[in-house]
Amino acid sequence: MAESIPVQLKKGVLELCVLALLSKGDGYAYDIASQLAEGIDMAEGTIYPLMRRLQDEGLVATYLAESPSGPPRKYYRLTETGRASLQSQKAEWSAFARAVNAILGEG
Amino acid sequence: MAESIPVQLKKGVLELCVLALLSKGDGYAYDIASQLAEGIDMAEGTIYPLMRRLQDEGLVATYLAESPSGPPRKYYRLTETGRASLQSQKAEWSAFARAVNAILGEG
DNA sequence: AAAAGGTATCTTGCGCTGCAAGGTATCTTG
DNA sequence: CAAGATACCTTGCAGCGCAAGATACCTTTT
Repeated sequence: MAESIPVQLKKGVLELCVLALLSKGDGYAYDIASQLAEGIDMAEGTIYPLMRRLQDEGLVATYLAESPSGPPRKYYRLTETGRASLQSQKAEWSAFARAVNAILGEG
Repeated sequence: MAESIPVQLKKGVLELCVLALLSKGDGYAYDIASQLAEGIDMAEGTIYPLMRRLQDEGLVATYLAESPSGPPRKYYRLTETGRASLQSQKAEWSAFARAVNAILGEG
């Protein structure tokens, strides 16, 4: 039982958010980190290992592009796999949030 | 910026749920773990260090009581500090969930 | 032209915590 | 008495977010 909500959920929230942002358009790590730092508390140092992981898992692909001001940026683009993963992780998040709210609500 | 949502949030979901359950009445570890295993995916081995931590932080107090069937149980009761912490953690959870949903929703 | 500061990448070492697995003890049931 | 549920706890491992720092590019200030 349980089983429906995988352990990865807790560690997967950031991953989910990154995928969600990328679904709106390609982006580079520094910018993604900045956006997430506003809503959620995220340090910059966290993003690079994360993006590496996403790439290793085949959820994103990368390409380089020049920056109007600063060093070249490494852009990330969602792959088909990434898009699918986003959908399922979204569902997992909803289920998790519902479960937590249920526990809190019964109080 | 950010700052409102502490890092502890991610690790604090389980803690929050435990506190919420205890706010409904005293409980013992094994039972709490069972309840949480249903809604959230939680292993039994996780609960004991967690309860120890809560106790060290002064959020819960303990007392022993016999069981109608089985070994004696160590019951946990919310302290005043624990109740206060529950409230603030609840608020943090709400803010966090809202932030995540905002990111997902914009997609 | 040198210094300063923002942009952008990445690495290293650390600490926390959830997990799997196993261990012990109690009590009930067959 | 053996089997199994209940209930406690410990140990070792692995993942991941974080702080801090290194590197490098480019613009702006002095």
